Amino acid sequence: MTEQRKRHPAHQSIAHEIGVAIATGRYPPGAILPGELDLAESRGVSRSVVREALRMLAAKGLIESRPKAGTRVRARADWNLLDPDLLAWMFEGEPPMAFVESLFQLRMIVEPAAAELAARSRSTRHIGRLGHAMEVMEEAGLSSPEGQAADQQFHNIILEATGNDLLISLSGSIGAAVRSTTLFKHRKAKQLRDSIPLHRDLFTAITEGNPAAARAATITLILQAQEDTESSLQG
Amino acid sequence: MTEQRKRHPAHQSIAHEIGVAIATGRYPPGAILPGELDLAESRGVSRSVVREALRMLAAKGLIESRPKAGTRVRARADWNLLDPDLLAWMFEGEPPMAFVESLFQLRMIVEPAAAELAARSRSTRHIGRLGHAMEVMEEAGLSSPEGQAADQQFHNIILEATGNDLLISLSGSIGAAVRSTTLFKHRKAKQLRDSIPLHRDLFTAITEGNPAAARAATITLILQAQEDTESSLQG
DNA sequence: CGTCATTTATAGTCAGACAAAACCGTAGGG
DNA sequence: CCCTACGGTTTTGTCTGACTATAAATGACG
Repeated sequence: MTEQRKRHPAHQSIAHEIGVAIATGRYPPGAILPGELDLAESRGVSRSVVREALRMLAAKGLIESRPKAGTRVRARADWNLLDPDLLAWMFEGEPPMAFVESLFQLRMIVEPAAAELAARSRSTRHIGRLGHAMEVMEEAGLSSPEGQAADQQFHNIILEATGNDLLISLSGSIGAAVRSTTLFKHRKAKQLRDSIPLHRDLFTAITEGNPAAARAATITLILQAQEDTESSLQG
Repeated sequence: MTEQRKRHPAHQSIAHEIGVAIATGRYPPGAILPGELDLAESRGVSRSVVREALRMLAAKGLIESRPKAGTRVRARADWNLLDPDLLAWMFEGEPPMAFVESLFQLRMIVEPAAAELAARSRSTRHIGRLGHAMEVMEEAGLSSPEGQAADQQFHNIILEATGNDLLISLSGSIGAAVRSTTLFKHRKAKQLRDSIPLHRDLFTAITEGNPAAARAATITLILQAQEDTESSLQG
């Protein structure tokens, strides 16, 4: 028994499969992918399932269908790169170095500002949850699954504390990507520097309501992650 | 002949219709929307079309379907708020004040940083295109459709000049929302202050490769837009 | 009163058919 | 010789109707 952790409906699996193929460049922009009937037959599902999967990809800006013309991969500029699913799909292959850099550049823009906001408008409830995540990280360590989950949550709570819905949504997207880069780092089996003290600095800054310190701590945190990731990519 | 601007397939129209209903709160998070058969019958289309529309909404994180349980609107935190379509849908009603504020807060975080980057890494090609957009704006004025299009393009080119794919994708999203807020401002028929001189300041800063000036000009620009929008919302 | 089997409503999947659109090669005219 | 107009043909778009799988709700039983 293979312990199928989650029973995805078929259209979801197909969307994932084709989505990864597009995101990793097997179907480059401009390419026309096989007809619906071919796709259905080759995956052993019905045409309806394939069509629903294609609609999902179209909703993310990946493809564009027209009668007789077929289904074409749209230009990368039209892709919804901030979509969490798409972001995850891109990391299923070896993501291009440039893309990883873009990601860190975005984090460097958004997260320090978010930390600043969070330090201003955090509630006691947020502080409590942050503290809890902090404890879990310190006890379980960042190499354990639960520690990593707490890490994710830690950053999500910060964005949540900003009270800005759009930033919260970004949280989901960036979180998906960070989770992927983390997997990536561990694939290459380097021992990483311990980022827990930096997390604690950030936690303290937010608790004390010190925006400048929160910004500084976040910048340090991201820089370290970036260095670790890039050294992994080269090794 | 009514010049039907674009012949949308049916599933797209249905997705738009249901999407707007959800985004504007007619189906609040947690609500269960009518069964697929009901939806199909009430809109006069087949169940396949409805299902494809629902898959599109699911791809944007709006809904979640399970057999017997029906299709439920997911929590707002799960929505893909940065999706350009969804963003546009939210502005089809009267967007909540808090949401407009979130949008400007995000712009205030992203766009100054982007302008800074653009001032560093712009190419002569970008400068040329920016200059062209600038001219169109100055000749046509910001109240004309072509002037507004040039305005959109102006900001898109800046983000493009950053060379960061994720920021470019954000450009599409923010652009969609800004276009909506612009419509919004004009609905309320106030005369807005002329932002063309500010645009020219920004253009000059980027052309000269002056990151600090580019950042400052962008901040001024956004602040003015925010004030105009908020005064419109109150009037 | 709680646990487990049964019922049953709903999404999920399938098959086959027809409609509509638009690309492409061809034929006709300038 | 080129350009235009026209069909034919391929592919997505839509419809229909049926069956399956799932899980919520219900009722029986300990």
